[in-house]
Amino acid sequence: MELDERKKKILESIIRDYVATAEPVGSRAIARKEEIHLSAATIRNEMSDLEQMGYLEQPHTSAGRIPSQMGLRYFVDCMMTQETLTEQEMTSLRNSLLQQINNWNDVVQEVVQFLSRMTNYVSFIILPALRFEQIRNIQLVPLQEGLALLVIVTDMGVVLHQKIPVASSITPEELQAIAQTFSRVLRGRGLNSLHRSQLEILKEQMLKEKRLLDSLLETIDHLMNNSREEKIMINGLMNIINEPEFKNLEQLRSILSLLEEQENLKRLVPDSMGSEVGIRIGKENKETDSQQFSLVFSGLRFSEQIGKIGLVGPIRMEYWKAAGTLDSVRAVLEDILDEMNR
Amino acid sequence: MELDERKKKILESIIRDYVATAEPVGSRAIARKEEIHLSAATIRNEMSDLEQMGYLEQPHTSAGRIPSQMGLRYFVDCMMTQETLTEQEMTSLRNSLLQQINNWNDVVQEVVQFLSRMTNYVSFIILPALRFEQIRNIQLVPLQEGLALLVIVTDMGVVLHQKIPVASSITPEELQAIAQTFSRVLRGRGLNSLHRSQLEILKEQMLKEKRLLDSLLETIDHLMNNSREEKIMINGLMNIINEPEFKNLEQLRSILSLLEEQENLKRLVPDSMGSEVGIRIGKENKETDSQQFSLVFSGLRFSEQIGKIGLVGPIRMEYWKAAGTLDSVRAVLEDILDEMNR
DNA sequence: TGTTAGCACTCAATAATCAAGAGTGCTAAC
DNA sequence: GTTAGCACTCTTGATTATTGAGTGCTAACA
Repeated sequence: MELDERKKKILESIIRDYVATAEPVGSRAIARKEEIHLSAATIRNEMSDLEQMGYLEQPHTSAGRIPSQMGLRYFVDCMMTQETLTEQEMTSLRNSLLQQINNWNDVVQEVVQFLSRMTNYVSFIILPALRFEQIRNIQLVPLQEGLALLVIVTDMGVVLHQKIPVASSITPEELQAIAQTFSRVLRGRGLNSLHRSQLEILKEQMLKEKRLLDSLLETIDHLMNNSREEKIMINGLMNIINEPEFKNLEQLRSILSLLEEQENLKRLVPDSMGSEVGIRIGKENKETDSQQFSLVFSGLRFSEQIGKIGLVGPIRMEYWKAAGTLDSVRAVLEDILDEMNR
Repeated sequence: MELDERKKKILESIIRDYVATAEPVGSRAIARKEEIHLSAATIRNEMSDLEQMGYLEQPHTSAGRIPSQMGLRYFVDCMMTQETLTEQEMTSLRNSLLQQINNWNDVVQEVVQFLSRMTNYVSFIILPALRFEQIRNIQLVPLQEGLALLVIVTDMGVVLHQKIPVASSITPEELQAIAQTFSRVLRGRGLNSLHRSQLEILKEQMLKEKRLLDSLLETIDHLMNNSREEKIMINGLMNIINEPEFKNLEQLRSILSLLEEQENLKRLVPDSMGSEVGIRIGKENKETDSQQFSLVFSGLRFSEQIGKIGLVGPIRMEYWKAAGTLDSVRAVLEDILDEMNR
């Protein structure tokens, strides 16, 4: 269903006005705008048409019109151009991220902060479980009488560690020897591919410390399997308090507790998407709880991994700004993460 | 200023009633209670006295009374007994913490969750920067062409790591040798205590890799100095939405944004306290922003370190429960943390 | 045929008024 | 010292006007 130019212009005006004020917008408000030189009466006719077609709706008879979700969808699909960040803003962000390029956590933290600060919406990022199938190095560092630290470095450069008890009779040199044997046997593979013959080698090396073998194998296995959690960060939750649509405490609580729980967020965002920005407007979200807000999201690809990054805001959202900002930030972040994983 | 038994009883009744309902409580409501067998009129007289003395106040002429902050303070100081957790609850918590004793983060996370779930207030924990003055072991693990991972284990068993670039000509064996030399020279000390003569040893070892020396020293220094951040966790922020005193959006926003910022929290909690639970009621907090709520807190001592743990709630707080629960949880957590740090 | 001014009508939001109810303080009796 | 009784106060909630923004329709105009 195509709209003629004039209707488009009016629809856009209404949307921009409504997004800015959160109030139904009347014909006179539109007539006052410079870019439109029509009388209020004419606009009323057009608005009536647009309502008929489903792009606008009226909260009640004597109020102005607000864009329907279908109207917003039309706008987003057919009329909107994203407002990306300026070159300047992007390099500024990039520089500020480069400052803490050695700390993965800080980079991501800063990105979500940046996103929610720029847009005043709730920002989130979901990073995939880091993949590390293979062991690169194993160390056993004596800490004190009867206690050592097991340190594993994986092929992705991830460091796992855990304290484990050892017999107090064991010497640092023995520990080192054991770790070296483990390293040698396990390098380039995971525990699963450990063969009986290799186990024999380990056993032999550890004649004196039978119990330590079990404990080590168990700990290594545990670390390799349980450390690959997804990482989720949310920022700017408080931003939604300012949105007038959530002045209703009941709603506010429902949405805050929805977003507070990271599991919910994971369910909210569709997966399997490319780098284009996706938009879910209100009812387009699957679960009823999430149908009171909109979601702007994008895939995040870096060194063969896929994460998600996005924004949550009211249905009356500045989609052009949200989508543009998100896309710019995604690009910068992907670069940086690639850089970090070399 | 001592109160006679009857006044105390009435004051307590009013406080408990007010804390439960958030409504001013009238003389008849008190008269109805079983434990008090006095007529409403008598109670009115007593209440009038208590108001005169400053323990109660009246929102307006024909409303009931509410306890003043001075009244709450008196109650907390002179009348209240803490409601600690039951033995059962404590062992249940302890067991659940022991399950994840290998992950420091998870333990703390679970504790704040437990606290806010039990009390319905906002819980927080501030852990001190981990002290690690001394290096115990240094590793250089080759990751790929031109890139290695530097891993440092400190005396507290903390593991620091960072990727660093190396010449692609360098062999794994050389890397290991370099790391061993570093380990040997630096073991048991920090970078600060590195002497010129020791630097010479390192230089010699690294004839082939002059640039690596600088890069390594710099990275080690950086890691040792910048990794000792305080750790703050907050949980149950959403709990305060339910408190009727914060139904006013303006206040809600002010308090949420105060607590959202971890720096603010750090400033809020007084330091240098022992293990007894401290209580700050409303205006007793220093900064005006924080005078609209109460704070229940305690020091957290484990293996020679000092952290803080506490709860934030409305002035109309169940201090007896908050203080008791906090104290029990603190005790359990201290045990566990001691255990973890052996 | 498309545009616009004019006007009656609608309906939410705000203000104003009123009644009900909870609570107090005071007085007089027990 | 305690209590019943009563007049008085003040919030709360409901009800009713009032206001004003906005529409839809009609008729006139270009």
